[in-house]
Amino acid sequence: MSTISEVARAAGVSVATVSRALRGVSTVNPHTRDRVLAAADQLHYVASPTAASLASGRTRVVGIVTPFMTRWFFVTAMSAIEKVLREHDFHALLIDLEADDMMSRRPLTNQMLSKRVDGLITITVPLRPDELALLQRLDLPVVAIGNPLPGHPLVRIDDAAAVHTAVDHLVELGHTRIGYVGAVPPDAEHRLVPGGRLHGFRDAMSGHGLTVQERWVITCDWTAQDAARRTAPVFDTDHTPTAILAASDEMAIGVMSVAITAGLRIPQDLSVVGVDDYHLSDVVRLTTISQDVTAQGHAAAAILLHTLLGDTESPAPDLPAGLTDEQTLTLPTSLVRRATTGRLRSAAATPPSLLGSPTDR
Amino acid sequence: MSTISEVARAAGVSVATVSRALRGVSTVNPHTRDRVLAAADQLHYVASPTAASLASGRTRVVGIVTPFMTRWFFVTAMSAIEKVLREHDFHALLIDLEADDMMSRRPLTNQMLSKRVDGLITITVPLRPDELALLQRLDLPVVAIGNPLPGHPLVRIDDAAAVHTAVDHLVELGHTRIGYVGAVPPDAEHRLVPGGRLHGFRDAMSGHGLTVQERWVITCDWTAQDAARRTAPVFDTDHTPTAILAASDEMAIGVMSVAITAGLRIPQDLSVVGVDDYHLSDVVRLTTISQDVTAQGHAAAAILLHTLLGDTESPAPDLPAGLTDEQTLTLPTSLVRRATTGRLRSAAATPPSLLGSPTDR
DNA sequence: CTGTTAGCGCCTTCAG
DNA sequence: CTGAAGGCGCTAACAG
Repeated sequence: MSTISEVARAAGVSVATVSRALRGVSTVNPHTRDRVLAAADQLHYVASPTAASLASGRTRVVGIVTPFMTRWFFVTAMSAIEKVLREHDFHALLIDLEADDMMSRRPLTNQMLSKRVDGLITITVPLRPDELALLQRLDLPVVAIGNPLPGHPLVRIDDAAAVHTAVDHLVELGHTRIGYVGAVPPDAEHRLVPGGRLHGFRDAMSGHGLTVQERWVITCDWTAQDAARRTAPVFDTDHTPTAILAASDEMAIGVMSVAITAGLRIPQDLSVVGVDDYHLSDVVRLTTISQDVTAQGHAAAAILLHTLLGDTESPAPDLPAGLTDEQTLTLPTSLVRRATTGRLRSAAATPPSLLGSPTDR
Repeated sequence: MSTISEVARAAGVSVATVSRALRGVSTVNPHTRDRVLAAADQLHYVASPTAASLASGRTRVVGIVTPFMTRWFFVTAMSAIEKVLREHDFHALLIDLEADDMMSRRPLTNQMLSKRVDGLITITVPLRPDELALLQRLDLPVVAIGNPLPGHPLVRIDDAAAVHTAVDHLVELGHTRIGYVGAVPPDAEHRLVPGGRLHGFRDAMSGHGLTVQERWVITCDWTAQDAARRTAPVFDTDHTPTAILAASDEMAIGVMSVAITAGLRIPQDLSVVGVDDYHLSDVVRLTTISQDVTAQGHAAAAILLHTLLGDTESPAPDLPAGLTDEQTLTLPTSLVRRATTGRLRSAAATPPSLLGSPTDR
């Protein structure tokens, strides 16, 4: 690989001019600039990012911190972030905190961050005080998605409002016996979407004058499998809910599965609502509260780049509109009505869901 | 952040000794080593990766190249790769080639790679000759997953064998009218799992003396939605298949969806098999040919690290067993029989699938 | 607008 | 086993 001085020699200018011309900073005579560009091109020259970082103190790398990356929300957000970063010549470094055991996660360390990234985006990962202190010590700009981090901008949806919308929808259909799937054990809460949705559920229920049956509030690890397994006992008794709200679509699919297995028809015997608008929800015709995860990723990246590029001459992306007090951006959610919710005891009014019996039609 | 010379001063040794002690290379007197470690620890010292890279010529970063990352296969492999990398103090840089339009992808460029990564793992992305030449020029070690790259090690499953197993299973159940979902348009083939599975299907069919109905060979973009949409017309005619093999589980779920909508019962009227053992396949009780994507990611990372660390004193991971002629590692697949396949015209023999009617039981 | 000159912080010979 | 010293390739003042 050629170096900057070879390009300088080939173009008949100094290395400083090459550096300036290639980065498009300062004012370089158009003529000489073209000459530099031509020389660089011909020599396949690309500035060494590591040398540039060492000299400038900036890496043009952003770390994406996740508690685990294989779930829909996380990878969708990651992908969206990467798209924005690369448009500004930034790169994405994976910082996956997943540990072997599901109840814990690895800590964020000096080693992972120091001189390695210019900034961080956390995807739904609450940080401990010592980790926050580390970020402060490193003077790293951080933008959080989903989970607030004290002192840093946050991009999120209104979880309580989303769940309220779902409950309103069910109540409007005549349901009063409503279950909830997606509570989390206290000791695992640090790695799951916060209890905001559950609190919203309780709040919405009492707002409608309804009581929450605690044995219809199901705790699980937020996978479809576990949701199915833990929800099964609910249908083994006489007194069963007529509707279930799942805190994610994947869990909702698990609920649908176990309900069908228990001999229930959806939505005639049981209505199911999820949250997310997961990529398979359309196919299984699941009623859900949709959120735009890609938009959340875009927004978080734009906010971070704005501060990262703010004081340079690089064009920083505009701050997304709606950034409350420049700290919190709340993106909207909306009800997507499909086939898994129906009026209580009047099934004929709604078409059968995918998971319902085709012969019912 | 402190520098190496501050640590050296604190420990009363030279910077060279600090460097050696911290990296555990060469032989350093245990006493002085401990002193260095203590000093470094106390100063929160972490060697600047960029300075280290500039001086050593190595980055300890591996690029993960994907055509898009949000699909199950890709993110599962990525996650597995990252786990192995971090155990050896390597980091993962995302190189996502996804373009705006679904029919093309971005090229792999000098800019993305030069001096930025020590090696590359490609996840099911065929490279063009000019891209391969670039890798050669950069002298970058590469390991491919899924799609072969001439001259580089490959980790894969035997797609033809997987599909053969599926066809054998269906034939054994008495099916002869078998459809296939998951062909790809020729102009998009460069970004999708290769036609190996389709070829395997045709081969298996003729091996059983069966003819392939071309109008039952469905082309789609490998999403559940598109599979559902494109497969729908198949059920609008009189002559329909009694079984469908989908080249992925997500597509299989799309097929199940549209079949139910068309009034078919699974498996009584239609058997469905997928390939992957996707994380939701268990929940929807889909019969499938399973593959271990995590194992593929682990193996690819181990092979790459072996060459990256081979000539240093760092302990390189052992090469996975089964690496044929040190170039190709083929991981096994196996039939997972669940509820979506049944004997032709004798539905009572099998329990209904999740998507079948519960009242049929 | 362009050239000169110091470093950026570390690794790596080479001596000792 | 340890120290000294020269880069690695680039950026960022500072002059001109």
